[in-house]
Amino acid sequence: MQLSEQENIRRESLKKLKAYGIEPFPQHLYPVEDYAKNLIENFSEDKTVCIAGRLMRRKIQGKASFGTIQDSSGKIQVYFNRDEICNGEDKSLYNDVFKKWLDLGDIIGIRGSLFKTRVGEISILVKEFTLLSKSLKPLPLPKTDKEGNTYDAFTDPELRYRQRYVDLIVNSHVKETFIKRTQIINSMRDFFNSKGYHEVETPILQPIPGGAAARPFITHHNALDTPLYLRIANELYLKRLIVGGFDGVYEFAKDFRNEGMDRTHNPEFTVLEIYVAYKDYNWMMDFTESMIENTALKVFGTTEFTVGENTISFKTPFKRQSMRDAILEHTQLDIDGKSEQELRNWCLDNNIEVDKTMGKGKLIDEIFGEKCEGNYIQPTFIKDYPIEMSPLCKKHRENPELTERFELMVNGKELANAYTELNDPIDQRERFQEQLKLSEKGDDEAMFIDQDFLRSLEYGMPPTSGMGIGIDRLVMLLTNQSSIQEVLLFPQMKPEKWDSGPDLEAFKNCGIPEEWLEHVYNAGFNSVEDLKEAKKTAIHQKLNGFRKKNKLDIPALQLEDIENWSV
RNA sequence: GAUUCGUUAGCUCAGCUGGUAGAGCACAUCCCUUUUAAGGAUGGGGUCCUGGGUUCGAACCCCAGACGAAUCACCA
Repeated sequence: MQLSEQENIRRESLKKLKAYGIEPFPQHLYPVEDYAKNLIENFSEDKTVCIAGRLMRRKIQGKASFGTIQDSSGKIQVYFNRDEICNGEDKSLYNDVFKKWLDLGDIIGIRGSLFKTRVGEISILVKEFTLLSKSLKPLPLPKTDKEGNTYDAFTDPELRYRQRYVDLIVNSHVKETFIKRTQIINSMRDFFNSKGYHEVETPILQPIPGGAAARPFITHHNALDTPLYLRIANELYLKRLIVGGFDGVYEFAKDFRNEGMDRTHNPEFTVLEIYVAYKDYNWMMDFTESMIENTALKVFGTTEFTVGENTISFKTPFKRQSMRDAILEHTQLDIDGKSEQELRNWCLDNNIEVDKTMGKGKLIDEIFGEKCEGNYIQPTFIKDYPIEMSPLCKKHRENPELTERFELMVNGKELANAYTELNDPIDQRERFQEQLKLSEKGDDEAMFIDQDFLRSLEYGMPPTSGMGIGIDRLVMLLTNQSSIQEVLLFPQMKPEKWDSGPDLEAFKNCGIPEEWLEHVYNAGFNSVEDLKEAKKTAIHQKLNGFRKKNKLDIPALQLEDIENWSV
């Protein structure tokens, strides 16, 4: 790996610091007492402070310098004065250590006192500074002017996601989003706990990937010599716990689905699922809307959110509409009593793609997805889904073709999904068998039969309502982010390709002299194969050209030298 | 998977009709004792994504590929 000029300069500074007697990566703790944000908010003249953070700006003006220290709470200006730092005749601590060998990005500790500059900016007069960690790579440092315009912003999404640590250092709003994310989850957790519901952990490695229709990741357990799947949902485990006697259980779960990736899909994502005994889906609608409203108010102090071009209100109550009415409203089609063939014909007439594997439920789902879903900007519960597409949901109390299921639509997308849970084990077994038929018909999302889950239902599960909500998408809505990658600290990316560096040993084995090994690589020959492919004369010219350009203090190569190499 | 766009200095980006690779910041050296996006001066820094082709000459045109982004498709 070739270092840039700036990286070399920093490595030189590192050597000089060591030679001077300063350990650039010391072991000792640093007794931090203060934080930038707090010092600025509670300014008190001449207060003695001790702070640590990253040096983000440095402006040297002779015997005085200004800088900015960024810690976990924010930024504060620091003022270095030569004679404050160096009491005696020896001014090297300022002239050399601070001015020459410290770099932007270094982590330092500072003791000093608070004051305001002539311009009125709260600053720390540095009395003593300690290098706590040297930074060997230059940071991309954006600048912001008085009007708030940012220059040289570090915006390339690929670099930002791959090097989130850099993104977090230089783009303060990014950190803000992730702080909000944690607060949202905490507030939901508090809400559930205040109702007495129990947070649990269920298996991520599952022998049967159940509870949803999705393509799973598959792995293998060596000792058991059996396949295991990364969970696509935790529903069936949580319901087993309701059978076991918990009244309310919930889990913030990472689920994994082996499907496409785009700005709303990441292979692993976070879902909250909650199951409450003795409740139904009507109760769950009340519960869900009040949970969301509560989170909005606790974390953001408002129920009104700007999402892209829309303003969305999470003020309760949310609108409720049946699937039949939704489709009727947006297409004038009444799905009630229609046969599979009638629905399929309607789809064909209305440019909705269908195929043979689609049953009645799937067709209705397609119609809703194509013609209705996008219209629901304000939070709306769409309820009473066709039975075929809800194999874990109890039949509707008034219409056996439907189930007691709702989805919460916000900003034209599904946010949450909930049922009055199916607890009749005989019905459940039949529904699984229906799924099996669908799967034989070619639906690769149809579910497996989980025998143990059926056994648990046979012992009796109280009437229960369950709800799942996509945490990543909820955070996107509440923080006005348009891609899931912006709310995941480390979104999945294609593996990065790394230059493994020169195989100098291989060069050496070809008879290339010691003093040339590194230069052969730096001149552009990455491997012995490269040398073999090139003409001897070309190698000769290229290497001597490299020698001349870099003013290398080694003898020029003769063509015979290269002919003697075994390349 | 399809389409479109992109890849030039550490960062953000210019680069005309094909004719000597540029700017700002960052970096280095020097000057400056309270600055405010960058005080002043000077300087170093490039595999123009890769490989072919066209051409007297390619960052630029053509072909192939790599990587990325956006849109679409897929996606309970």
